[in-house]
Amino acid sequence: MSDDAIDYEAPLPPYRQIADAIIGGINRGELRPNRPIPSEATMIQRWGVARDTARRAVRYLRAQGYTYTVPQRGTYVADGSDNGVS
Amino acid sequence: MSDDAIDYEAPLPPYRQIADAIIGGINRGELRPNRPIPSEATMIQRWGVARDTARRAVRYLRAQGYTYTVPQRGTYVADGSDNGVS
DNA sequence: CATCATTTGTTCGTATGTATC
DNA sequence: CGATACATACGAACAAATGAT
Repeated sequence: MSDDAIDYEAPLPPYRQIADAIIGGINRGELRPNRPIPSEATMIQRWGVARDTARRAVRYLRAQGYTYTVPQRGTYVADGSDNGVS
Repeated sequence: MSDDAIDYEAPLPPYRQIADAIIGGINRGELRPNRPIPSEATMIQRWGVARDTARRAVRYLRAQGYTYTVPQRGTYVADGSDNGVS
């Protein structure tokens, strides 16, 4: 997560900028498989965005297969195969 | 009970990690039918968790059919072949 | 008999996460 | 952004029953 600033003038919407920052962290190995990504509250504070925006970023990451969410627990970096969490 | 370390950032909540450790002990025969599993106080010491977490683990084991609890006495490994695993 | 240690039962409060509206 | 709900975890305190001394 190299940058902490959101560019509201950029073509890429804020939630995608955050998602890309997370993806960058995953690709650099800073965020490892089955480890939690920053919580919604952390994203809200770190990037100064609304909860909706943080949630959009999480939903996007999940839709792209980068992460998986465990209800009442957190969102974690996917490890390629299907997680076996019950 | 091979492992006595709790991973608080794991997708599986602490009480489930403890429960799984107990189940492992049962399946390996270290904890035998009608013999007591570790007391709440022991779990607290061994895994360094709060009593609430230890109790959740016990409640889970009981709900899954692995153990039965005798009030003011302890929790014991259930006999019979039913593991409660569906 | 009384005392003590052990163990589970119960209830209060605080905190962090996600889920939903 | 707010408010609410739910699951989880930690901490503390007290109650009640059991078993050993």
